[in-house]
Amino acid sequence: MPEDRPRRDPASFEAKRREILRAATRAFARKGFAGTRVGDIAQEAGIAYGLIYHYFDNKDAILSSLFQGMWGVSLKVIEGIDAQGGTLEEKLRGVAGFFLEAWRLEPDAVEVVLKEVLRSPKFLDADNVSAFRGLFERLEGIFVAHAAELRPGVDPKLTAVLFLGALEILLTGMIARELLGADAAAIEQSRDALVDTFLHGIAG
Amino acid sequence: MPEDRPRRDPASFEAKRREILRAATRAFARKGFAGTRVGDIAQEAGIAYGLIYHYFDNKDAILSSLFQGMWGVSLKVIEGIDAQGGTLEEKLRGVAGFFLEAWRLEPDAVEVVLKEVLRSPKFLDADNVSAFRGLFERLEGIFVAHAAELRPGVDPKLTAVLFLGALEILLTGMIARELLGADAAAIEQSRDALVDTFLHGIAG
DNA sequence: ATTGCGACTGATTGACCAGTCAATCAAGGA
DNA sequence: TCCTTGATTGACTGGTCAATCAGTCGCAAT
Repeated sequence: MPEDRPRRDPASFEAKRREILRAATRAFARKGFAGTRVGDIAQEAGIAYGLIYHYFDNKDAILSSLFQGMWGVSLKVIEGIDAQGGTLEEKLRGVAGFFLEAWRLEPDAVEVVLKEVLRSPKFLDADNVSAFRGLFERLEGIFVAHAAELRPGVDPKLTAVLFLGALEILLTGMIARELLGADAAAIEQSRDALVDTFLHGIAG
Repeated sequence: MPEDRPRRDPASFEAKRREILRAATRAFARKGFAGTRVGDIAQEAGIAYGLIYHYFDNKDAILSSLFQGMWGVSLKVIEGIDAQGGTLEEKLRGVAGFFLEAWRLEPDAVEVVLKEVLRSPKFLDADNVSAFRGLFERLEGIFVAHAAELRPGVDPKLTAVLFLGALEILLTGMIARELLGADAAAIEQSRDALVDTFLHGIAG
């Protein structure tokens, strides 16, 4: 009788896939997506060129996989923050804090997603845009739910866009090392400045 | 005697250069910089392939020229808004209004600069970064000058980053047609929402 | 032992495209 | 008329690189 036991072990397959993904992330962070040859990824991972294509359909699929993974986690965390309840201020601090912390823990991955996916026309395809929209809608939902805490006339959709935009540029600035430090205290300070500015404005 | 009169007419040379630049801008807006072949630009401009290289050093130089032109004008306008005086609110409204208006009048050019220069690691070279920094510093200067109108503890540099970041994402959203309309009224509304949020916050 | 399968290799291929260049054209001056 | 010079043309070259593929290796089941 044929054995049910599959010849390919899914667990080790996934493990190797992740290993390649991590190597690719390092390479992309160093030289950019376009500047990274598939051979560079193979070298970084310590495997042969052709093996990349055993684990990924093509070069684009590697970047997409990175983005989808990060984005899925992000969406779940934001949903968790929302579900947990609390004030609007606490939720916004949670959202901003999560992305800033993600960068502290996984700087390469965040940098690559920010620079190569969110900012590249090429990767703004249907799948990614809809993933994108999911996060925006979730944040917009938070603003709608907390409408009582907002000044009248504040548009939730526009506010969501402005908040994420400001957060994005904050991260971009930190990545470029133009802005503040990378330690936990500096991150906390940036997060608070962002949330305070949004909630209370800069006017005296 | 040799004539002083130059054989090459600088005025018509510049005119043709601008013509090519406009054709390239259209092509870049439609297919992205990387997706546009030099042949596409030539076709769009109705000239031969090789002639592009008579007017520009290479493909990159075309995009750089577009950026430098736009950025130079922007910096001058922002300086003018600052010099003209007025309240902080008026100045911020002026800055945001200028960029939004620029997009209404020259959508292709603004879109290309936004998507292909500001967001591309490749074009963030020394020249462009320093041009970039000029605008940031000018805006930061405005916040410093109006410190009396600000809440204590507001960091001018961080505020400048957040303001331009939010403005950038607002434009990006409008370009993607996800957000609001493109008519003058919608633009005015977005501009006011941005400035109001920054000055007074969203909290009630 | 042998066979079947997934893991793995890296040289080769084929497409793409920026940039070059030799040749032609048009206009002005001698 | 003939020369000079800049404008113009587009076929061609050279380099790059993603993706393929023919094959090797090692293990596990029969």
